[in-house]
Amino acid sequence: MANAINVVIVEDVRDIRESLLALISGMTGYHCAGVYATAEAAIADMPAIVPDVVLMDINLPGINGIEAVRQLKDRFPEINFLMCTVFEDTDNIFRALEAGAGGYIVKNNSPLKILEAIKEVNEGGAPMSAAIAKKVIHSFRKVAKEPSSHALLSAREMEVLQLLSDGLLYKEAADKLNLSVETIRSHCRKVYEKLHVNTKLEAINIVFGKR
Amino acid sequence: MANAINVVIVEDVRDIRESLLALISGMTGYHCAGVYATAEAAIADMPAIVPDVVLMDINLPGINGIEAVRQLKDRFPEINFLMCTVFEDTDNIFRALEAGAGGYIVKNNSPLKILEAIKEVNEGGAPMSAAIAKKVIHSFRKVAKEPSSHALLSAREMEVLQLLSDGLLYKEAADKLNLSVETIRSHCRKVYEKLHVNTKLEAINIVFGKR
DNA sequence: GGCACAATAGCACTTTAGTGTTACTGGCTG
DNA sequence: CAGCCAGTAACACTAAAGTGCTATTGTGCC
Repeated sequence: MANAINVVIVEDVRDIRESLLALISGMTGYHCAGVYATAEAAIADMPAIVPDVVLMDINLPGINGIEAVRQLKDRFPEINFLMCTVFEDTDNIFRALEAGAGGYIVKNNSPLKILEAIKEVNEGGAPMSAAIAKKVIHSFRKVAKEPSSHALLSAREMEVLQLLSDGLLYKEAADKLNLSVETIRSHCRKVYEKLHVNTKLEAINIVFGKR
Repeated sequence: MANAINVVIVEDVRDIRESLLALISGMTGYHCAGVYATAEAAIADMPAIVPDVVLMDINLPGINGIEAVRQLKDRFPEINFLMCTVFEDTDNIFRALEAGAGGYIVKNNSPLKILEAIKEVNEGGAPMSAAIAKKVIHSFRKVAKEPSSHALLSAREMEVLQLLSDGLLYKEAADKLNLSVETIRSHCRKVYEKLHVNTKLEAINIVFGKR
């Protein structure tokens, strides 16, 4: 089977692991290149295998699936990772995507769906169950929140805040804008009043967004 | 047809508009509640219709589809918008999602796919064509920053810095971690030494990256 | 067992940031 | 034209952040 998709399975629960193995190795066009119960074992073997796709559980003992993807994606950017989990909690989804997972599916999907997802992620696609796609899409909405904060501040106030957010002191910002330190204070004061905060960092987090 | 999905079409190209209309009104379970060639006309009529789903073209004369969604989603949050376009350019995708679009499909999808997408977005899902899902997922991939700053700091130091970057005062961070304010000071001192800086903001910009 | 180091904590002191209040100027607008 | 507002600036004061120095505890390593 020369151009079958080489798949590695990382899953700690024995039953699930074995049924995934059976599913993949029993199917034409798919080949199981390795099966591991822990991230550590999979990471150790990865350089010798370099599969096309890794089916990665999130909840693993020791190094969890997300951390494993983070490490492996750095070293093997050409491998596509498909997260496979029972949880649909938002934090995990985004952490997995940040770490470099290409797709995110829920375990109780039908075998056919899982095979399709493997194929899709192998082709550089991004398989997601509908519920997860919804959360991902939704996350873009909240980013565009608070249209007011920008509009509230004047151009000069934004300029001052930008300099301070770069880490400049009042004194340094004043020098850069050829203003007195007192003027920087004044601007800050007004910004704080408008945004209902009382430190630089709070204002910066609101206006420029948190990391 | 009491519980058919009420769909509004906004599309400037006559041929596409009419074939979409034919597709939707000819299908059981779907009802076309309005057809418009411009965003302005659709916006004007929207309060009288309030459909379930709006099929919105992006390239429209005058107000474009993204701007239309932005305006309408604010006023009618319960309407689900499905962007329908020939372009897959990344900027447009993200702008549309930020504006509040629930799904994003490519026009040359099969009629069946389009109907499915309408149904999915109506149920709060997030239909995306594979190519678009891929771009969305990839946008989450963070560039691995040089581990220098990351590795330099201990887990505890990172934890403290994270809290301070959220805008907490030393006092508040101390309370949250059940530490003394002096300990927070100590941690900061060490962080500053390691990173060769002398304010919170500089450290935060180095460790978490600038906006 | 000795050593290095992270985490904790205290005290005294300086520097920066933030608050309350006031004041002058120049544009824009009803 | 009178009034509002943004931008500028000052002074006095309080609060918070940052610096220097020291000390105790626990963990891991040679």
